[in-house]
Amino acid sequence: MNDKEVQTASPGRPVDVEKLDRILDAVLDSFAEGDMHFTIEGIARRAGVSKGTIYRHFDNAEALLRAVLERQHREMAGLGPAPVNSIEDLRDQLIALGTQLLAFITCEQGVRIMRTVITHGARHSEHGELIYRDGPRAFVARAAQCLALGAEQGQIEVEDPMHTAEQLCGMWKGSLVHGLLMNGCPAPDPQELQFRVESAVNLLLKALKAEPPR
Amino acid sequence: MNDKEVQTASPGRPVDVEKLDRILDAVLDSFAEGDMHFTIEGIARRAGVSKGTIYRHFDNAEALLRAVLERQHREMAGLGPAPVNSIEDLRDQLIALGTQLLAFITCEQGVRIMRTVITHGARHSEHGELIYRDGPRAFVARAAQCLALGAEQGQIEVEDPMHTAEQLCGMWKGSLVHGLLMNGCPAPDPQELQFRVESAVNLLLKALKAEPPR
DNA sequence: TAATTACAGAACGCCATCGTTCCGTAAATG
DNA sequence: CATTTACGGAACGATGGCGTTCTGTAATTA
Repeated sequence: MNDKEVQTASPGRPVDVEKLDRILDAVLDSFAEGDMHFTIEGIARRAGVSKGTIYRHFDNAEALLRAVLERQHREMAGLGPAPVNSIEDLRDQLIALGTQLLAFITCEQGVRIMRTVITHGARHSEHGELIYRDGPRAFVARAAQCLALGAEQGQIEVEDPMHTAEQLCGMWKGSLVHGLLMNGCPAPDPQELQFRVESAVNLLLKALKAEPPR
Repeated sequence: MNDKEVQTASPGRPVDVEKLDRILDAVLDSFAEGDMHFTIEGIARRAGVSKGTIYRHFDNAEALLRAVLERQHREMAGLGPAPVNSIEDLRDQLIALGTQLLAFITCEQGVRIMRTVITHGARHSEHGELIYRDGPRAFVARAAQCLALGAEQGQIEVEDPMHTAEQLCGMWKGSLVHGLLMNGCPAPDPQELQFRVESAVNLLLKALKAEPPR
């Protein structure tokens, strides 16, 4: 819509969008760091913003949190779909997908978001559903699309693409997500990520390869 | 050690262990429900216990939280190992393992614990590491043990048991953990769980079956 | 320029929780 | 019984967030 400077020409001083972003980031950080006390004042301090500024944009802490998740939801939904309509090479396609998934999951921001949703989603299931559907679920759906196409072309045998795709995504993730969320394991290096992605794809394709006429 | 009534014969009124448990449970519940404000008084109310009772046992909120995680750690570590030294049937063994894993993950208490660790582990990585190691990690290790035994007996071909075991556990879990933690999907019924477990084992064994001499 | 809007910063009363301390009672020991 | 310890409940002052309001200043438009 509006990109920073370009407002719809209202008379007064324009809203500092960067400040708004800083506020939402501060909320995200607060949750990601396991701050047990989520307060407006704390967010204001963290964001380097006046408390009044927050209250001018958000009615209360609840609304603020909602805004955070909605922004994040928009961003995630943005990079989510990318529909797959043709397959050059099934293996490459899946590997690309898995790489994208792990990149998101293991990046600093991804971990922060997940922590926030998990911590907050406990109380407000609407947001949990929303983000779960457009996050993890969307990736599974895309993988399923790939698998279904591959099955159509006779490259593999798949009964339930969604279910198989979930297994694939599960293999990709392994215990990594838990480890990162719990702060129990260090972030893996790109090399390990690549190995994770490829070995899972290989394993799956080996298991699903069209039955030889024994 | 001591089981309720059986104290080491100290003069005064004995500590009500059940109360202590209620306190720790209250902390767990508080986190599981996404309570952003973790306070001693709130815990006292929730547990139906005097505030002074909490302070008599725990120096501060920090120590209380530590006690919660340590108790949980003991419980989990207790049911964790169950070493596998012989294999009757690899498939059955794995299915039993997966069933146990999903039972824990999908049960009410399991979700509560994970949420607590994730929320809290952000700040205090020592606990995150501890629980991650004896939780998810321990299960992977057990599965790896199974796979390694199966490989020794020539039932399957496994290069890296730990890695393969992690893939298996990943398939078992799929997106379920995320869905439950985020409150994004309902708890699955036992039938679906069983299907999850078995289909993943089947897929893995199919991919790992000893290479036919083509 | 004047008008308009956003922001920082300070202040306000209100209220919840903090950590602590008291006392009276309950429950165990000898 | 007396002694000892655990517990509940009430109170304390202190702290700090809450939601709101005010003033002064900065930034933009007409």
